[in-house]
Amino acid sequence: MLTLKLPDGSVRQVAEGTRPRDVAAAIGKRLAQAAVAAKVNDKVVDLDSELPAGNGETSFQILTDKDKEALAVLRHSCAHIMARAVMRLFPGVQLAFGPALENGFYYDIDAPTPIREDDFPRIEEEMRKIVAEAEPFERFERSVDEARELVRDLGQGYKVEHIDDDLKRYPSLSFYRQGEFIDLCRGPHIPHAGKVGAIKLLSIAGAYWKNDSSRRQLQRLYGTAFFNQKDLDAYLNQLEEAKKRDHRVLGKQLKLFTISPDMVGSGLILWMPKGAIVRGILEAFIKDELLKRGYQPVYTPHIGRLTMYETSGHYPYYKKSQFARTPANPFQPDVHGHRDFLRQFIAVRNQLPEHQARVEEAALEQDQKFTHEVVPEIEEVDPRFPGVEYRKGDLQKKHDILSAWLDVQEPETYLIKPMNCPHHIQIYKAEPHSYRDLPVRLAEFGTVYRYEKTGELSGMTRVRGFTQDDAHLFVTAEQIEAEIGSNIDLVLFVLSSLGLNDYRVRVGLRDPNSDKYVGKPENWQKAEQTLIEVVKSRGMNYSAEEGEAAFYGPKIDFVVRDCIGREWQLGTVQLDYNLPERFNLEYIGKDNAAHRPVMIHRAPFGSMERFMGILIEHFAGAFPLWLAPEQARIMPVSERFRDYGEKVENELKANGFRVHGDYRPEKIGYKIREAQLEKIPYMLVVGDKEQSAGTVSVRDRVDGDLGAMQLVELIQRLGEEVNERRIRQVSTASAGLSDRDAQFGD
RNA sequence: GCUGCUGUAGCUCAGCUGGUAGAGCACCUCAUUGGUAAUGAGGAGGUCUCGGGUUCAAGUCCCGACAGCAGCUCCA
Repeated sequence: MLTLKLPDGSVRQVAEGTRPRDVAAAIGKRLAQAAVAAKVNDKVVDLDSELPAGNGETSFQILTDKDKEALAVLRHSCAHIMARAVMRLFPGVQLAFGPALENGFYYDIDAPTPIREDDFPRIEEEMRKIVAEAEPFERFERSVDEARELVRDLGQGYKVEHIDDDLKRYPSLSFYRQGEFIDLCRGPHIPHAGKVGAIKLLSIAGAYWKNDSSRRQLQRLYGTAFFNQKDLDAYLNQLEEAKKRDHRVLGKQLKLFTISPDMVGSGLILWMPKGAIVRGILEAFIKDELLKRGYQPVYTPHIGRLTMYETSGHYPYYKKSQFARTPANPFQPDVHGHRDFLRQFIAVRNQLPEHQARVEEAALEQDQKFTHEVVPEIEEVDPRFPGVEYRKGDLQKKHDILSAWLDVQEPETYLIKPMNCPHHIQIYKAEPHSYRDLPVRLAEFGTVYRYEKTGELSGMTRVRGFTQDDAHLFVTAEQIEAEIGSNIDLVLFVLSSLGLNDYRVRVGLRDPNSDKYVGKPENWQKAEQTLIEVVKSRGMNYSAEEGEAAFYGPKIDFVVRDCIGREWQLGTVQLDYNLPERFNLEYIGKDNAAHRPVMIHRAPFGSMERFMGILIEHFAGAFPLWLAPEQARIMPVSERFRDYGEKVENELKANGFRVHGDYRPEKIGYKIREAQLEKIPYMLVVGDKEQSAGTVSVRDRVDGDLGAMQLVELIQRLGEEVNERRIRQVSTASAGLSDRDAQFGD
């Protein structure tokens, strides 16, 4: 016998091997009808699964359409239904993965003729047919060998590969059959298709097989499903609402920023006057905090020598995503590509004699181009280049000549800076340091440029030029924990000052299988351990994720979601043992010997651009008073009160408020509507009554008409609201849509 | 970078199967001088993203580039 503990606390004895379906039926007919799946010991299972043998109490719950977990099961089943419909309509389709998501589901498929959005209606129609037939989902198991044979017979090559790559180790594999459709799948599923109330296909996109960009690209069909039409409509409506707070839409509407792809370039933000005010206030806000916390502001240039970035490791690790190098002499021919090739040539020739012939052939071909195109160019701009000798030399000699010349040229090449740290390191290095000086905290709003791929760009949240509220701390080993800790506090302070409470903390660790990181494994281990200890000791919720580290060290990131559910890293605190080593940083310790400091890289906002983008969405463009570009607008009821309006305007300006007067000959309703749409916190109406009483009528953006107020009273009210950085508009950071983490995998 | 979709006035969009561009808002002018989310009338504004091609004729069809959107990959 098995003892089940139900959600209401009651206990029920059943025989081993009983199915949740039977338990539901025993409890009540209506529950049995409503049942979608069951939760046994916190694991969601099919209604038809056999309850496991167990000693002691087994927690047991029937899931119905009221439960969130049931919705995930439903959606996973809908992925199957969609795949079945697609296979009926598009013969020869191969299936890959089809999991449920937080807000829907997808299935990756490989179709001989690509599926297009125009095909959605007929796929949906076919799906509805399947739903109407309400056939059951039937589970069965096979050994690995039998399973492989089965998927092969079904013509599902990706499934075969998946079994061979990842599933071989299991004793048996489960399948689900629904009518003619059989799919390798872990489950669980709804009892039959009739449970589906509403479905909609949403979009189609490319996705790589097993998330590997070197593998075949498949088509990913996104859809969503609900138990009823009403929920689907509500969800679609929610999507529409979320789009309205998109910072790209609001940024345009409220004239906060613009982008000029054709003239300035895509991914480069132009801050318009209103956006610039908000940014300026944010910068002043954080700068003030930094000074209180012992930071020293510095300024550094936008470019630096290539040599520096080679030392730091930024180049060549990330050269693909950097803006082009700039030769100090603009006429210098671009021979670096050839340099790389020749160096490679030498390296390969020394190591792999069997490749010699092929490599030499390629080098000779390259030589033709060099002799006839590049060399004349070089000669023209650089009389020091021994062109004659080059021409008559053999390949080895030519290479020597070119290398020697390149070595002279190289230091004259500059890079537009992708990071601020190497510059700050040079400031640290400009003077000797005693242990007494540490921590040295150098801060700068440093603008960096990174050539992100076109498909990555997005409004203000992913750009090619951005300003980090950056700082680098040079600390002793003993100071690490305290400094990391106080930086976490700073990030938390910044986020809470702005009411950004909907974030998660990610500890980014190195991926041990990747070679993109610099530095010794011991240092990495030490750094990773320290970070985890600090977040643990603060009792913070965090997730440690491999492969999320910076190339020089692990980091703690504060991640938020935008209005359509995408995650973005804002604040970050990074620990780095590597750059100090690469740049030979030192301080003199108590023992009068040189020691190596440790670096902390940190940015509470992350970047001004991304932070602003998220902030726009967070407030839906309605900034709190302390940040609002225009805090109040004076609107006379008619032109006759312009003089009084200007008096009010000047008085408020004299008190440091950002106000404007709307003196156009328009009706008051018109002016109010406009100000409301511009999300101006306060509207100050002045007319006959106000003029004679020396008051203003205050209309609040949130609460509406507040009635008349003495000017001094208003000034005090606004002053308090600004000083307390009060946030008076309830708003959630994001609608929390479309988390694309898989919950169930096939 | 990849897959799919899109690109018409400052903004949001219409323009059916090819026949020399249209609305609303914004803008400008005039009238109106008003009391808490749109006063009325008039005017100006477009090389239909760019470059090729098909055609008697291209905003419309085809090809390419660029850009935007969604997703994937990437993200120092």
